[in-house]
Amino acid sequence: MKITRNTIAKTEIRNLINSSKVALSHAEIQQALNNICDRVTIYRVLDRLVEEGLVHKIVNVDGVIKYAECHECAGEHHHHNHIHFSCQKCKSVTCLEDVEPFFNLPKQYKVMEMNFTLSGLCPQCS
Amino acid sequence: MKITRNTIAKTEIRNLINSSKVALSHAEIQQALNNICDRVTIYRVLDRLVEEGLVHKIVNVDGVIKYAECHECAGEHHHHNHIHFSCQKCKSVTCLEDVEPFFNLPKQYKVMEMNFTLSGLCPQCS
DNA sequence: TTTTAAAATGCAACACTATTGCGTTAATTT
DNA sequence: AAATTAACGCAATAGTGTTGCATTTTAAAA
Repeated sequence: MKITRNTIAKTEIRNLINSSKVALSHAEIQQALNNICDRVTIYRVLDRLVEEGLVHKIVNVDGVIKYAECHECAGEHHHHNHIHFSCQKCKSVTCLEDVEPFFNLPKQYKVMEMNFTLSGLCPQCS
Repeated sequence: MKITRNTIAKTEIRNLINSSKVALSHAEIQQALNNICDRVTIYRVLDRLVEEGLVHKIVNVDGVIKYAECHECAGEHHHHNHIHFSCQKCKSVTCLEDVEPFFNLPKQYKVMEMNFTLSGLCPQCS
């Protein structure tokens, strides 16, 4: 893998994601960063963080990608089989790391990634 | 609910979706329709079909929305709790209507919709 | 410390998906 | 056939994400 460097933008973005309870979109990150860097840089930093396995992507129900910290997914078997919850009212997307779905897939399918999202009302909004 | 009309565009789009084995995106539908109507009309017809419960949306892993026929989901409990498979090679998105995941969600959450997508290699591509 | 290679950035432009407003057309109802 | 209004076409716009390229900055080597 390519050598990556620690830059201000990367540090700030990582801190932001790690300190957030909910997954963040590019737009939300950009707003929080207060113009410390260009919007393209944010996209590139996010790509890097995903590649390094520090952050994972979630495709929200509206098609917008959100980013959240990786917790117990370091190391070899880097998988994200937990469910995400997208609140229709407060628009928050939360990782439910303890909730892992079971299912029986025909074995001809080779699964590389999973994206499970439920939408509705979160505890705060219902 | 508002009264809806059957138009050429709607009929064609519905036929297209119903005869397709895989879920279709707006772009794919537009290409197949060969300019029988404006692209905005396609968006509006799709919205109507979803509202009428004839078609359901799937958010693909790249954020693009795909549309597929509703089969056993007519009537009151219109739910789509089956898994979708998105092939990284041939880019097809397939409804696996028989594959329904199980999970234990904390009961404070109120679920309205589900979006489960696996990505990897489909039987044809693996 | 200075030099150096290339990783990272900023800026501008672009691609793609999706939505909105508005005047016009066409599908149903009467 | 006339009236109502759903549906349409067209143009413009918004939002998300990507690419190319010249410049800056990081971190390692000299």
